[in-house]
Amino acid sequence: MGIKRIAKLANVSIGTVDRVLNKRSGVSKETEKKVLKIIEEIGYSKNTTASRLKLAATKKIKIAILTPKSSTKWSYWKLPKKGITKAIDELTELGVMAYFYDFTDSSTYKTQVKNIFLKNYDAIVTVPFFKNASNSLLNLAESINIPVVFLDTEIPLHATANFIRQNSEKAGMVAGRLLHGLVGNDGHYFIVNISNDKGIHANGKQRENGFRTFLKSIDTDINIKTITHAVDSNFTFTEELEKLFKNNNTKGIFVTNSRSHMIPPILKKHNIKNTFVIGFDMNKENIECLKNDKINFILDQNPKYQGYAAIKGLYKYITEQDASDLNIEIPIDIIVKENIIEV
Amino acid sequence: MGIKRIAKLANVSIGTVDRVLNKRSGVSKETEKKVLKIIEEIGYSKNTTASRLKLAATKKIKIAILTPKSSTKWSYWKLPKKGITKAIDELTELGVMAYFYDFTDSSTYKTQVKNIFLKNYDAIVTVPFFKNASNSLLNLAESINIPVVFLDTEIPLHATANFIRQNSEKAGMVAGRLLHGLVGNDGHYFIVNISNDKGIHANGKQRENGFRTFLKSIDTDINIKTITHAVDSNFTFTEELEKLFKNNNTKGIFVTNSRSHMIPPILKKHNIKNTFVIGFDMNKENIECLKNDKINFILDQNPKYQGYAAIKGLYKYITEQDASDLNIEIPIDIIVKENIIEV
DNA sequence: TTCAGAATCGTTAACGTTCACAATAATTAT
DNA sequence: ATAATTATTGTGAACGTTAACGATTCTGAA
Repeated sequence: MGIKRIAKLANVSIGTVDRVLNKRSGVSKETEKKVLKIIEEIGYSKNTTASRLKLAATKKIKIAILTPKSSTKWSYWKLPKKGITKAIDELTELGVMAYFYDFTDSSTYKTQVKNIFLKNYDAIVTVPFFKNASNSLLNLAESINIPVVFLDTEIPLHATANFIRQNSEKAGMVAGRLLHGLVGNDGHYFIVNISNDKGIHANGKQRENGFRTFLKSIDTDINIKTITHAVDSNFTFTEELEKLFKNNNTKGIFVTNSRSHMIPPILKKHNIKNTFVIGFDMNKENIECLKNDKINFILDQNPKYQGYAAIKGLYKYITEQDASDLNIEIPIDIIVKENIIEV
Repeated sequence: MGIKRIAKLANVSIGTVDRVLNKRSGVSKETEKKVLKIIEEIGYSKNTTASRLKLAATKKIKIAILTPKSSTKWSYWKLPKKGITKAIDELTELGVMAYFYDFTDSSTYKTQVKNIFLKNYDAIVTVPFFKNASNSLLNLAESINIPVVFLDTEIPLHATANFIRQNSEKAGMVAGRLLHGLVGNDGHYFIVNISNDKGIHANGKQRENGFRTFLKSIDTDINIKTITHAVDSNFTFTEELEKLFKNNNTKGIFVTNSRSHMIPPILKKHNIKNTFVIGFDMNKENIECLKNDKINFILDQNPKYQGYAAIKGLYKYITEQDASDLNIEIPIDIIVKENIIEV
């Protein structure tokens, strides 16, 4: 009996204890001290269940979600949303609600931020794609004291912020190790950045850095070439590439984003053998390639769980002032043909 | 307003609705039909929060945990317990409690089962190490209608049961793929079963099967030798092993349990080169070996999460009759030096 | 027909927290 | 000193579910 017990021991009513606990006004410094002393002595842990039961109807926890519009070309973003929806499903009876906002570019992002700050949300979940916009969102949120969680990518911002994301540099290193295990020191390595209209994502660069760092730590002479390619255009072999690919060397191809499934058809078309491929994210196409032995490894960043964890972490923070689950480094899942998780 | 709304629409009191919902006696068939019809029409989902708030003090959910006694030699079993404790911490305010029982062998297992069935638990979490004892536990539990969750290993039992475990055969196949990537077709493969006093664990055999299946699917002529070795005795090289190890071939060593860290010192002592090692479980020693590049891969089965999931799944089942989280296939986590998760 | 007992149903307090409101005490103004 | 404020504290209802208890209706035997 938390609040009741405290009240009895401090010789005050539960109303007073509640005022102290929730920092509501109308309690003398003297009695406040008295209550706080008792709490310090025997401790108090709020019964979140009872609290939310009482508040579920009147004080909803409203969370704004601002993520990229998931198109057929960007179906990836359905996954964090799925996780968010799952968490919300578990928490609706406790009065937690999510409101989804989409963006397609920096401009729509900014207008959506404005929309969000017009309503009064208790928390925001978003993605740090645009540095300036992210910074101003963070500032705004801090000024009215609401928590923000950034998903997917970590970028340096003006103030410390909460990120639920993978360590992309480490992920690149893992890719380096796995590919090197298959290709060895004498093969040729290709880093492929398949960029979409939004340019190369920060994750991609960090992954490339990690990849290079790892291979350099093995042997500084290892041959690595970076290829940047727009997602829409057809892949054309320059003379240089032709030369690099059309030989008997073992070749390792590291695709820094989720488009690794675009590689096998190109290799087949140009009759290139002796290749190993590693990429990111468990989309349908990549899973298919894994199953057909066209891709050797996929690294996954568990986007669904990222969304789920964001909501659960925010709930914990809002209801218990416990921020420990707002900053999470997502493990780097290594997927091969045999440990694909069927959903 | 769940129960209230149903009551109003059915023209009965909330007490009657509650009696119908909780299948308590004292309601005529007629009114029961009436209430059930309304529920079918507009649906009813119980507010678990309110329910548990009411019941937390009077109707505790008591879960018995029967797992191997974790010694220094078997520290592994601390991990599921940690997950269980974490889940219980999250659920204590809802009236969920765990009671831990240990066993060291088949005999103490059986006596503990008796102890457990003397008290009245609402659920049991255990490990299917002993087929007969597991079967009789399952029968007993079914006869008094309480759920059982088996952790860590799946074995065939008389009745269908709930397992939270990895697919060990698949795990062996993953090991095969990873090791083959480093060793190739021409090397020599060793499967090492380091058995403790309890004999070889069922997981080990399934892992070995998977490993062999995978390599056979690549090339039926691949050279594989199984070595079984007691954990306590010193490793002695037979003439045959000496011959197999002391050459320039590439060698791949697959340790089917958590003792893979015992291998590198042996290799060093006998000056054996050109080896790759893969094993199971993220214990201190294995982590150290990963960091020092003495072990190439570790497969992890997330024992902590297994314990956590068991409790959460049982809670969901007991409070909402939803058994969907009682049967879980744990993903096969592939760990290399760069994606070690620091706890 | 009457009435004990069973069958059926409604009422209400409780779980712990929150907060509007009422009640009291302390302070200032007249 | 008394009225009028203000400051401080206590009270009680509500969140939705549960279950003990009491009230009512029904059944069948005397």
